[in-house]
Amino acid sequence: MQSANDPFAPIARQRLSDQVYDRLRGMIVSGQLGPGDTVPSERVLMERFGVGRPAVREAMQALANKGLITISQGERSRVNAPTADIAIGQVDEIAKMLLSSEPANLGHLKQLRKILETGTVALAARHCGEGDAQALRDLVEVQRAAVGDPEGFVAADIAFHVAIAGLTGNPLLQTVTGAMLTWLRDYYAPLLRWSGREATTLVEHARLVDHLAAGNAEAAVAMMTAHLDRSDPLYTAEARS
Amino acid sequence: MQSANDPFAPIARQRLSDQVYDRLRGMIVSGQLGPGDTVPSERVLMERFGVGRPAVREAMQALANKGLITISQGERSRVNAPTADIAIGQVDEIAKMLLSSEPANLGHLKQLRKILETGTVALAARHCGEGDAQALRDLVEVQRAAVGDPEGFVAADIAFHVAIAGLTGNPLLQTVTGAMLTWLRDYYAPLLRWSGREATTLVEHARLVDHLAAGNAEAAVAMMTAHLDRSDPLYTAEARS
DNA sequence: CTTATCAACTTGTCATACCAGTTGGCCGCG
DNA sequence: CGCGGCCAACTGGTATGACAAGTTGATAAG
Repeated sequence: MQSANDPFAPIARQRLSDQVYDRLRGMIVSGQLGPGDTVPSERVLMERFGVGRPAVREAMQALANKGLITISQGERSRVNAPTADIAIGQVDEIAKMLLSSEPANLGHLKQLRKILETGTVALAARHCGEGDAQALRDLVEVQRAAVGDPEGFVAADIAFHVAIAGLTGNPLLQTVTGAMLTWLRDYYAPLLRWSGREATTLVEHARLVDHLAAGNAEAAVAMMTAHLDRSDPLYTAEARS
Repeated sequence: MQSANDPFAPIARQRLSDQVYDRLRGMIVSGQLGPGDTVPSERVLMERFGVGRPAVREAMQALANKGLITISQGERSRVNAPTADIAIGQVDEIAKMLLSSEPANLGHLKQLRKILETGTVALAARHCGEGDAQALRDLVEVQRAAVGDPEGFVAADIAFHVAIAGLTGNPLLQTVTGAMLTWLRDYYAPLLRWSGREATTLVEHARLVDHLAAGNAEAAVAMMTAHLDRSDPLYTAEARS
């Protein structure tokens, strides 16, 4: 940003397409263009902003890349309802690159995951109703049925952890939990070779549900901590091929 | 993704620019194009991939939007070193939109913040050296000096919390903490009207440093919890104008 | 009433042209 | 010999016109 104090600061030119992008994003943020609304066509925007078609197209594509609109050939583009899923989706690719580019990043993400899930489970324990506990037990059974199917087993594991986050009533916790576990999935060694520890996972999950059902936050946190500490070494860079 | 099981599933056409994007991203992910390397020019990529210039430009801009490369007029584009800052930067705009579009999202983010910072401070307590504690005390003094300057005060507050995350040795915790506090900054009511509670903040920060210096994780967590609970109502949608 | 066709809208892709920024090499001058 | 200016060749930025391809709504025919 150009400094208001320094009249000799270098002039920062802004590309035409960036200016169009700012205008359109402003219309979305202000509510002038709301979720589900169609965006004016390329030709209309060319006239409205007095620029060529490349500038409009590049701005529209930038909005689509940010998840703000959806472009479909032959139809007018539409404004998306912003969600945490869309927000986190922006990070998917580079998060995966970070994990594969430097082994230390895997440790960092595992640490963040542990902080998030132990904090989440404490909150979930205070919100867990009878129906919630039953739903979690059902998910444990789904995971038990997936023994022998490594990918199914891991998918059920993720669903279980995301469901715990769902007990908090905070969709952001759900979204972030799911995203992190999805990123970590590629580093889960037992996807390549069965570890034999699946039974332990199921026992720990069942115990965790018992603590949640009892509303025992302290025990739930201790169980989740032990669970994550035990499975931590199973997430390893060597699992990536 | 097209289902391998259903031969009658609709055919998902992919845009040329998306295919170019996939190719280039593959070269970056594989290391064939590493951080600092120049990307072949638009004209070379047109020939290499046998497509028109718009397809190449759109792919390059998508890469730049993801933070993977930097484009500069008159020079060849360069591959960026992927960092957590770049990753989190992808989310800035839509995170702010989410906060302004629905009041409940503010509560969700505050809750996520509390989980993250209480977990982080427990970890930081186990890593806090004498020099670390002194650096934190210095930051408290910087914040004390900013009393009367609301924006400087909040900036110092963020620096303090980010520094605590820094004690963990996990840059991801630092990056995420800083990003969340930056998003929340717009909702901090005392930026508009001085709350009179700044002295309380400084006392709590000083106490927190004492606990960190003593390596007392339990007391640090309790202090951070109390600190965040007390300041929670200060982050309100009404602060946004 | 249903189906098929067509026109008018939309976005996707391309080629060509020119503008504007950067860099390196070369030449002239002191 | 060193320095400064100029120019060419590279780079990306922007525009226009053309045509391809997808969608939708209206109309006509059976």
